[in-house]
Amino acid sequence: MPTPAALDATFQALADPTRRAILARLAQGEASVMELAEPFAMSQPAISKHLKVLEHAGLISRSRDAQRRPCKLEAAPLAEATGWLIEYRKFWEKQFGQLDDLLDELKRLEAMAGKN
Amino acid sequence: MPTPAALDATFQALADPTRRAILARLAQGEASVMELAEPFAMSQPAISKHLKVLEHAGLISRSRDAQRRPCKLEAAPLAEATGWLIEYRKFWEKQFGQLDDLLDELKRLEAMAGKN
DNA sequence: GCGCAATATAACCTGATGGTTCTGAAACCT
DNA sequence: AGGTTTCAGAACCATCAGGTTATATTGCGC
Repeated sequence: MPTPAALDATFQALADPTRRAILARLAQGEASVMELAEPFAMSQPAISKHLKVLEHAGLISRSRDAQRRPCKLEAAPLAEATGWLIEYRKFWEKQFGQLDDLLDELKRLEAMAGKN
Repeated sequence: MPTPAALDATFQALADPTRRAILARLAQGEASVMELAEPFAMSQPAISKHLKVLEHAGLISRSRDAQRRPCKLEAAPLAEATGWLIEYRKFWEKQFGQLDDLLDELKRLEAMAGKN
C-alpha cells in the first residue's frame, strides 16, 4: 500500500525519457554517473539532477567506489506502481478484447517474467 | 510499442493524486465534470485542467449529453504503461523474494484479472 | 602535496504546472 | 425570452522542472 506521495514521486520520475533510459541501463547492472551520462547529449550536472529525482523516488540507490558513486536499480517503487496500474487491467481487457496486440505482448512479457 | 512521448504523457498524467483519484472514480463509470469535481476542495476550472491533461494523455475521452461532457476512462495508455513496467518484474522478484507482501498482492490481482 | 577524474552544488534561465478568479458559451427549463 | 446550469477559456500568479555554466568537493595516482 504505497502512500500517494510515493506514487507521485514514482510516476513523476518515470515521466521523462532520459530517466526511463537510465533505468533501462541500470537494469543491466550498476553504473557510474559518467557511464550513465555517456549516451546523452546533456551535461553531467543534468544527469546528476535526473539521478537525484530517481533517488528521491527510491528507484535507485547509490554506493561508493573511490570517486565513483555507482547507481543501482531499486525495483520496489516499480512494483508499487505496477500494483496500482494492474487494478485497471480488467478495463483494458474489456476495451481491447483478447486478440489485441498490446494485451498479447503484455501476456507474453508476464509469462516470460514468471519463468525466471 | 508506445512512443516515448506517449509514455511521458501517461506517466506525467498519473503523477498527480487528483488525477489518479479521477481515474479511480471513472473506473466505476462515466461521470460529468461537476460530479468529478465534487470530492475535491478545488475550483471547477482546476478540474477542467486536470481533465485536459488526462485527455491529452489519452486516458479519458469525452462525449456530449446536453450541457454535460461525460468523461469515460480509456484504458489503453494504462496498458501501455503497465507493459513498460512489467519488464522490470524480474528485478523486483529478485530483490524481494517470493514471500514479499507486495508481490503476493500483485499476483492475487493478476490472477483475479485473469479469471474475468 | 599536486594534479586529475568523478561527482555534487550553486546560480541562473526558460517554460511548464497547478492553482486562482473572472468571463463567456451552450444548452436546458419554465 | 430570461434565468440557470455546466463547462471551457483567458489572464494571472507562484512554484517547479529541466537545462545551462561555473565552481566546489572528494579521493585517486604519482
